[in-house]
Amino acid sequence: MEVDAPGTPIGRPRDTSIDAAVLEATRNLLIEGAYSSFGMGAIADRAGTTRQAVYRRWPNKALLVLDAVFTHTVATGIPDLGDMRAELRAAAQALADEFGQPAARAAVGGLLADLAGDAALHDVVRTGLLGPEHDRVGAIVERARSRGEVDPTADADVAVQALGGAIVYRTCFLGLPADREFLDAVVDLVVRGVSADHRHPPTDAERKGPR
Amino acid sequence: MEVDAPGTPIGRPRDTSIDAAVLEATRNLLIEGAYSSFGMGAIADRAGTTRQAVYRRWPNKALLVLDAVFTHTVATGIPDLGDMRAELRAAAQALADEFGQPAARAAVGGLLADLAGDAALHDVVRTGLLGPEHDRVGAIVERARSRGEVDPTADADVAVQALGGAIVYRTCFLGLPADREFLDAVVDLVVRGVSADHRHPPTDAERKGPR
Amino acid sequence: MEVDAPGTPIGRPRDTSIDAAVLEATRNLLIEGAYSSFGMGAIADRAGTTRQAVYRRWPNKALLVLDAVFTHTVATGIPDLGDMRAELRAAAQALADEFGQPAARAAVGGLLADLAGDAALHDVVRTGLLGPEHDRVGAIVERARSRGEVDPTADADVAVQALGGAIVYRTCFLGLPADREFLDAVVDLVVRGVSADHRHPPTDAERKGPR
Amino acid sequence: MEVDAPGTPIGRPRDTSIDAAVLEATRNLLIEGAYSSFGMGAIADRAGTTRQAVYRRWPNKALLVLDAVFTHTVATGIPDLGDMRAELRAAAQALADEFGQPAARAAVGGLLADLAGDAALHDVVRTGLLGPEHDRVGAIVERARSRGEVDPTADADVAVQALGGAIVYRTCFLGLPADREFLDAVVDLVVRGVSADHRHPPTDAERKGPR
DNA sequence: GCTTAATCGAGACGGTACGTCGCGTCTTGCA
DNA sequence: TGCAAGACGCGACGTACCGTCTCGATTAAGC
Repeated sequence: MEVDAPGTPIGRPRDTSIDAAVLEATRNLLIEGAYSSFGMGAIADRAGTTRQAVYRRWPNKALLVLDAVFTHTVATGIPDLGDMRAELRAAAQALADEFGQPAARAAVGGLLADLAGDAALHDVVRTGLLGPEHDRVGAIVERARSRGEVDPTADADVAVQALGGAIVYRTCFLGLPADREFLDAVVDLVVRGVSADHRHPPTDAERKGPR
Repeated sequence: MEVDAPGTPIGRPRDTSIDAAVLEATRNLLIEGAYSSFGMGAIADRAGTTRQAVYRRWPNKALLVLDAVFTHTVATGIPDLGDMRAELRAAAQALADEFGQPAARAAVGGLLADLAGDAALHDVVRTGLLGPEHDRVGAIVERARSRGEVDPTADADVAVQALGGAIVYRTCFLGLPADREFLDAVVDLVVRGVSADHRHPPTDAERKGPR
Repeated sequence: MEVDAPGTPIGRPRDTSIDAAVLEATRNLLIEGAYSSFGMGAIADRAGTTRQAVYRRWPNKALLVLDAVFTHTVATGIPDLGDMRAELRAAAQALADEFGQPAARAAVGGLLADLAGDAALHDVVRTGLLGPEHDRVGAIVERARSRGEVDPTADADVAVQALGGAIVYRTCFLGLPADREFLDAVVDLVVRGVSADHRHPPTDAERKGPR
Repeated sequence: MEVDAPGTPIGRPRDTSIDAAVLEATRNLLIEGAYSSFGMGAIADRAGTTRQAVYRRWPNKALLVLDAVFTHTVATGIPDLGDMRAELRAAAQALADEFGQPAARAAVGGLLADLAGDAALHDVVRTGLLGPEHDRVGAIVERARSRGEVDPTADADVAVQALGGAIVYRTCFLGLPADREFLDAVVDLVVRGVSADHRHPPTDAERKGPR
C-alpha cells in the first residue's frame, strides 16, 4: 500500500556510496566531538559530498544521527532461556552495546535536545527505538511472571525503566563504562527486586505515609 | 589568604536584579521551548537586558542553564529516619522534584549535548550536581548497611544509579511524570534488590557463564 | 597565463542585480548622511539583501564606497585640442564632476580616514583613482610643453596638484560648488602659472632665501 | 559677558595633567594608526585615565583631535614684506607645517568624515581653522594687488584655494612631503598666475565656448 | 574640623555594529 | 534525476566600542 512507491525511478539513480559515507562521517564526527559542535555542512564535507545530497536523504540532523548511531533492527527478541536472570543479562548487554558506544554517548544528549521541540521526532524515537527496547525487556519479565518467578505486585515497566535507566544514566550522564560487572550487578538488583520469594510489600501505613 | 578576594569591590557594582531576571528568563524559555531553540540573545531580550550583561555573568549557555534550573544547595542531606525505604523515598522525591520540573526536562538533553565536548563543564556537572546527589543516596544505603538491612554483596553505587537512572530516564527520555506511585514502586524495587534477607547470589556458573 | 581564471565558473552564479542594488544603496546612504553614519548592515538592508552577500563582493566598506562613487573608467584621455586652456578646462570639469557629486563629497573624508591605516588600500586609490587623473592632466601640460607653450622650468606635477587640489579642496573641505566660473578661474591661474611668455623665475636670492 | 562663568569653581579641581596626557595620547595614536582605528576608550587608556575624564573635557573625538593636532593660534598674520612671493612662501610654509605633520595627515580624513554629518562641527572648522588661514593668504594677495602687482581680474579666493589645495592634497591625499622645493614651485605658479604683467585673459569665445 | 561639591579610578549599563558561521533552499553546468 | 559547487536570505554568534551611569575614594574651598 505504498502510496508514492516509485514504480520505475526515473532520472539518475542515487549514489548509494554516499549514504554509507554520510553515515560513517556522522559517526566519526560524533566520536570526535559533541553533537552540537558540528552541523550538516561538516558532515557533508567529511563525507566528501554536499549538504544538498545529505538533505536529499535525511531531512534533519536528528534523524540522520539516529540512523547513523542506532541499530534499528535491534528488535531481535531475546530467546526464551527459561531463566530471567540470563535473559535480562542478554538484554542488558544489548542495551549497553547500543548506548555504550562512543558515538551513542555523544549523540544521546543532542538528540534529546532536538527531540524536545519536535513531537513527531519524539514519537519516532519512542516507538522506533525506546519502544522495542521496552517491549523486549518487558517480555522477559512477563515470561518470568508466567513461570511464577515474579511477585504479582511487581510492575514490569518499573523494572524496565530501572534497568534501562541505570545503563543509560551510567554511560551517558556519568561517562562510566557499563562493563560486565556493572551489568551483572544491576541485573541482579532488578531480579531480586521483582522476584516472588519472600516479598513483603510495604504496609499501607508506609505506602500512604506522610508526604 | 584569598588572592583575588574582592576586599573592596571596585567600580560600579553589578545590578543583582539582572541576575535574577536572566535566570528567570532562562527558565521560562526552557519551559516554552527546547534548549536549542533559543540563544543568549533571546535570553537577554526576555530579561530586558543585553547579551553583554549576560556574558558578564555566565560564559556560556550551559553554565547559565545549570544555574537557572538546578538547585545547587541540594546537598541538604536526608535525615536518618532509621528506615531505608522512607529515606529513599525522600531522596527519590527530591530527585523527581529537581529533574521533573518542566525546565529541567527541557534542559537535560541540551546540557548533555554541550557537556560532551567540554571536559571542564562535564566536571562541573559531575562534581557539583550529580556527585552530591549520589553521595546523598549512597549514604542512605550505607547507613542501612550498617544496620544490617543490606546484603553485604550489594553495591551501593549500583543501587544509586538504578534509582537515579530510573527517575531521570522516565522524566527526560520518556517524558512521563515521576509521580508518587512510580517513585514508591522504584524505591520498593531497589529496597528489595539490596535487602539482606534471603539473598541468594548468582552461582559462579551464572556469574561467569557464556554470555 | 591567468592562474585563477575561472574558465567555466562553477556553482550558482552571483546575482548581478545585487551588485547594482548594493552600489546604489551605498550611493544613496552617502548622499543622506556621513560616511561614518552607516555601516555594512545598513547598506545591505537598503539594498534588500544581507551583509554576507555584500561581504562576498567587497571585503570592506572603503573598497565598496570606492566602487560605488568613483568612475574607474575615468581614464578616457582628453583629446588633443591644440589648446592647453581648453584641454585643462575639460579635465577640470571631469574632476569637478567626479568629486563634486554629493556622494563623493561625503565619501572622501571617510575614505581618507580608512586609507590612512591600510597601505594596500592606499595603493589602490593612488594607482587606480588618483594616478590616472594625474597622468591625464600631466599629459595635457606635457603636450603643451612640446608645443612651446609651457615654460621649461615649470613642473607639470605641481600644476596638476594645484589644479586638482583646488577642486578637491573647494568641494570637499569648503563644501562650495566647483561651478563653471570657478573652474575657468583656476584653469586660467594654472595656465598663466606655467605659460612660457615673460616668465621670470625667482632669483637665486629669492629661491634660497631665509627659511 | 560670560554667562556661566564659574566665579569660584567649587569641588575638586580638574587635574590639568590629564588634559595634556589626553592630547598627547591622541597625537600618538594618530601617528601610529588611522583616525578610525581607535576610539575614546583607547585614548583614555593611553593617557592613563578613563573615558569619563576625557568626555568631561571634550564632547567628541573630532573636537578632541582638532585640539590635539591643530594650532588654533595660527592666526599670527604674515608681516608685510613688500614682496608677494616671499609672503606667500611664508604662508605656504606655515600651512605645510600644520598639515604636513604626521598626526595631521592621519587626522584630516576622519575629521572630514565626522564633519560631514555635523553642521556645527563643520562651522567650527571653517571659521576656526580654514577661515583664518584663508584670510591670511587672501590678505597677502590683496596687499599685493594694492601695490599693483596683481592683475585686476584675478580672483584672490581662487589663488588661495589653489595654494592651500595643492598643499593639503599633496600631503593628505598623496602622502607626499610638502618640501621646500615643492612649496617654492607652487608659490611660483600662483604668483605667476595672478601677476599683473602681460596678462591676457581668455577671449569671450574661449570663456563661453561650447560645452 | 566638617560639610559640600566636583573629580578621579573603575567598571557595569543599554545600545548598536561588527565580521563570521551555520542553516535550509535555490540555481547553475555537467553526467 | 543526481551531483558538485556555490550563492541566497536568514538569524545567531561572541566581541568591541559607544556614551552614560553608579560606585567608593580623593581633593580642594567655605563655613
